[in-house]
Amino acid sequence: MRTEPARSNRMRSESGPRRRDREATRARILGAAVIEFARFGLSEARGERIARRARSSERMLYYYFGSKEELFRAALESVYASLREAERSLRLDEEDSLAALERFCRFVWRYYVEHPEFISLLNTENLYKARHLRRSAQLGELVSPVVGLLGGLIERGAQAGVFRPGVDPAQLYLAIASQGYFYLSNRHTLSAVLARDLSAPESLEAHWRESAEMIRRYVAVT
Amino acid sequence: MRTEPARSNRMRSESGPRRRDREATRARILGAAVIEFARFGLSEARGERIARRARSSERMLYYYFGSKEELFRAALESVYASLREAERSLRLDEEDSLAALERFCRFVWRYYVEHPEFISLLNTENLYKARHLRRSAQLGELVSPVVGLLGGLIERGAQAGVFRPGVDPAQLYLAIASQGYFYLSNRHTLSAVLARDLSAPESLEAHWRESAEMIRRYVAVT
Amino acid sequence: MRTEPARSNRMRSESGPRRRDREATRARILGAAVIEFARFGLSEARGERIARRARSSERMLYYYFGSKEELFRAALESVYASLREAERSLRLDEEDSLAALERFCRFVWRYYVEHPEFISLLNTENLYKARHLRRSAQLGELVSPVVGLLGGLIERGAQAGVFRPGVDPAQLYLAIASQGYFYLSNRHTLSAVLARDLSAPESLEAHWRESAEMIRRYVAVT
Amino acid sequence: MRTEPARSNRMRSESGPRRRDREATRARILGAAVIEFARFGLSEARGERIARRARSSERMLYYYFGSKEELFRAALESVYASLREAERSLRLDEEDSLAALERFCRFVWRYYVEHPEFISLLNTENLYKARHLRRSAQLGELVSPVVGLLGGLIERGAQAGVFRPGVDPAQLYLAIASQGYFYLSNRHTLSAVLARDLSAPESLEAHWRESAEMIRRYVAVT
DNA sequence: GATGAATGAGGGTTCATTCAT
DNA sequence: GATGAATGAACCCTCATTCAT
Repeated sequence: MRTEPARSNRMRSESGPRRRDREATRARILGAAVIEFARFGLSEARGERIARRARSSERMLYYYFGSKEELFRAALESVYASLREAERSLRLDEEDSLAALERFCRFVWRYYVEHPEFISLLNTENLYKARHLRRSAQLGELVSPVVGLLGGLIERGAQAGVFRPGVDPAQLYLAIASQGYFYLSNRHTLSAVLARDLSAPESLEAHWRESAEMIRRYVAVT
Repeated sequence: MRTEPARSNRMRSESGPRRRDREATRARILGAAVIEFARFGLSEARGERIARRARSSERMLYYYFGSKEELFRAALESVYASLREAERSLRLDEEDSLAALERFCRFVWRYYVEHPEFISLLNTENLYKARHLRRSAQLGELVSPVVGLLGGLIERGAQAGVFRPGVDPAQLYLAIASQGYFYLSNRHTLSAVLARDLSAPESLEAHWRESAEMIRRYVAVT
Repeated sequence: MRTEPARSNRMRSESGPRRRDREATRARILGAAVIEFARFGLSEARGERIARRARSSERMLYYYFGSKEELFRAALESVYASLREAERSLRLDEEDSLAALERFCRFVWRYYVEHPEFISLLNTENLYKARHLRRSAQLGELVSPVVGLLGGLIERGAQAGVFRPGVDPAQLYLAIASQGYFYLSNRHTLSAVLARDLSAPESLEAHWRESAEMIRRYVAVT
Repeated sequence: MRTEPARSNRMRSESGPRRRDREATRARILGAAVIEFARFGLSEARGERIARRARSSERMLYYYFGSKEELFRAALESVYASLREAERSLRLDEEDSLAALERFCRFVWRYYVEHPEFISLLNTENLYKARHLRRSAQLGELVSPVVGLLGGLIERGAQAGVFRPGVDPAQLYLAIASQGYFYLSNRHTLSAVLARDLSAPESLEAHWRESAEMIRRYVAVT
């Protein structure tokens, strides 16, 4: 086991948020921006609230990000990066392809449940027809690698005779994402219209079960 | 019982056209509001643009609707009402249940395609956690009757031995809606991230085909 | 002699600045803007000070003029219009051409003395290379009619044998304007550099006398 | 006589280049400031642009000059110093006094043409009623020596019988400066209002010719 | 019933300037 | 001596909304 080289105090003192620490300040602002934009959308988000939550000043938002829209873009990139980070730990190479597929679904849906800010930011960005995303320099790094992962799984499942051949991994991914995203994103209006609380754990679990079943039937043989 | 005071001829003869003018102005404002809110969301929508598009004045917005939020609520109710109106013409009583199911899917999806304002307004309202919808007096009238329609279809299909038993119509409805709504609502970010144009007709048609197939497999026997 | 038709009280009550009086409010703002821009230039002028001086609100500046630059343009047009208004009363048709010429000089110079805001606004506008003036819709109406007046005078003087022939009225006008404008516009730095107070009445009068003499010699025969 | 304390070799060898670097940086900043203030006036001038043009940092502006206003004062002193420097090479001791006078005019006017920053900075300073100039420690050194030069010329010309007696050199200087300064400073508004381009070379030359003629007639006998 | 004038509040942004290293 | 991070104070402008006629 490797011993970590002792870091200098200067770089990593745990004495709370230091002044004059570029990266730390920037990160606090970005984190606060994600929360604010997720809660209020782009135009109703308030610079002052972001600054306060970041224990910084409104002036600093502009110092680090230049404008509200640029900050929004950074927040958007940040939630995509977090998703990619989470996806990196995902492995689908177990024997049982059907089990692996369900695990994949659950992974995606759990991520959505645990990261409502992801859904909210994406909805906001879609209202703007992805204007900010298209300006992003990191666009290339945003492409999901899990579609490839899913492709491998489909192939293995097909060879094992558990999955039918010819399933498009991108389509499958969209189907899985749809089932999680739509439900969570629209549960407020749906709850009002259907007159039942879609946020209740039992409603959620029922939805995941049925969704998993649908996905299974979509790829399983016969 | 109160007797209505007799109206003078003068008033009576004028009330018709006047009322019609009133209603026409109100309707123009409402239509303009739907477009504006769909395009820009609630807080970025501009009263001035709504007034101009409605060939009316900003003052009239307040005259007829009281406030911006009330106008938004009216717009929201209006798009729900339009959906209900469209659904009213839907019949699923043909012999072939599988064909009827696909027709239903296509109906829902086509409606989404042809009414992007519906999706946009719902997204906006979900950002506000359905705050305006919950305040709506018409909530009851908003509940979709098509879930019932779908229930009937499922039953008939099950009796005919084409559908498996135990399918929940609400779940099925959600699944169908998901497949249409998510794709259309998120196509801008998805197009950017997947680096391909999801708005292209061939992409759309492929998506509808696969979605219909998935829905079919979800309910069909074995 | 014509009797003025009695104006309705409504149009011309002398009861101080009325509320809801479009033209009056607009005029007060414009007047305040002229003063402020003359004192501080464009960018150092403060909307709040203009509003206060106009006994109105900052909001109204934008209601009537749209932006600070537009307000500046209006102020600029206004000082030009005032000059033209003053020039309208000018007559140069007396017998003695030399006396008429001197009267003309004195008129121009007195106007500059009595309207420092004219000089200041023009200096500011020249800093911006006449950007606002070129955008003015009234540019045509701004052309000075006095050059024509001066042309007539020169011709009459030449025919009377008092003026030499071939004097260009535009050049003459520039020369006269220069002698007044430069002295007044630059008296602050000149006073500091020459270590004497050019604003003192005797300095001024000496300057006007010498300037008039120079202009006279410029056009007089031999 | 005081003996200089012997400097250590180390200090002596470094102080030269160092001091030169210091002076060079200071000079670059000052030069950049002159350009910026001339272009934009005092309040619209941007520290960041000055720093960039000087290939230095905004921080250094404050390091060397203390504040924006101090920097402006330094810039002002600098343009005056440049004028004095140019004037130092001027000689008016030729035989022909009329020719010398015209040469003087041309010198002044050429200087204005070639140094628009001089005119612009002076206009700006006059907007502030010479506030910065009055605070200048170098005020004494700013007084133009050319008025004296002109005085000598007038005297010689008068003795030679070419100039009339009693011409005040300061008045003459003002007249000459006026004719150059006003035209150049106000050519933008004048061009707009007169609808002809006063910056065109032929317009300029015509103006110089007539101005020289006017000055000549002002001092020449009969 | 309809209109134009008026308004208070606050939002994003920028600027000159100063810590802290 | 020089640098990058930080800051407080405003400034222009806009928005939803309400008087007053």
